[in-house]
Amino acid sequence: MPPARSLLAYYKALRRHYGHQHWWPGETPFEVMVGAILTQNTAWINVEKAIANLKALGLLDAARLAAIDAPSLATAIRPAGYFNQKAKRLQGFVRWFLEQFGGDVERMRAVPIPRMREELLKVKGIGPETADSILLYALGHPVFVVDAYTHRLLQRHGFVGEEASYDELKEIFESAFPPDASFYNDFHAQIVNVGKDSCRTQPRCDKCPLRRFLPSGTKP
DNA sequence: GACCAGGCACATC
DNA sequence: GATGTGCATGGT
Repeated sequence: MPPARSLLAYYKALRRHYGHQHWWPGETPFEVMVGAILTQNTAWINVEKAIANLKALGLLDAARLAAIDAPSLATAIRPAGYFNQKAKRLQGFVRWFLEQFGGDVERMRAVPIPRMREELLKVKGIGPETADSILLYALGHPVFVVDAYTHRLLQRHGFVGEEASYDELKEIFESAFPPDASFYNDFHAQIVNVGKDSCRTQPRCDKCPLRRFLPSGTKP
């Protein structure tokens, strides 16, 4: 388990290097939730195209999204990949959102966090990362989002093994820091940023803002 | 032309 | 419970 001060030092180094990330790129909480599903195992640039299509078609709206036929929706979100699967997942989620909360984000936000997380996980197509992304980035709850980059980072820095579970990784951050949604928000965004950066294939690349923390010979 | 990208569900053992 | 596989486009 990494000491909190190490993680904080990472965050500060990343923040200095990249600046504040101002995540999530989405104009409304609903758009953020849609993006969270579309981005599953997909580069964000492709999700942007899909969201632009939805906007152009007036489909960034729960009722319309729920009503459209699945093949048309799949065509609209095609650039995001897995379009048939994601069309079903999106509609399943949106229908649940309408049934449970009348399409009202505030009603969703009013549900206690652990309960909301459980309910989200019951929706087909929403796993831990997507649920936590919705809780943090759409609803503003202090929930740390773990992703493949987070795991890789902690693993390469020798803090966890490859077998570490999602919940273990999440707990590392949530127990190290007080619940602060804007801090969790930017920290996760910074981790994604450094994970995406080109130096990931080169051990201790000169450009990596975390190179001074790395055990020698490892990748960022 | 591999390989990867802000995962998840489901089948099988 | 763990492990493997399908889903699919677009950039490097």
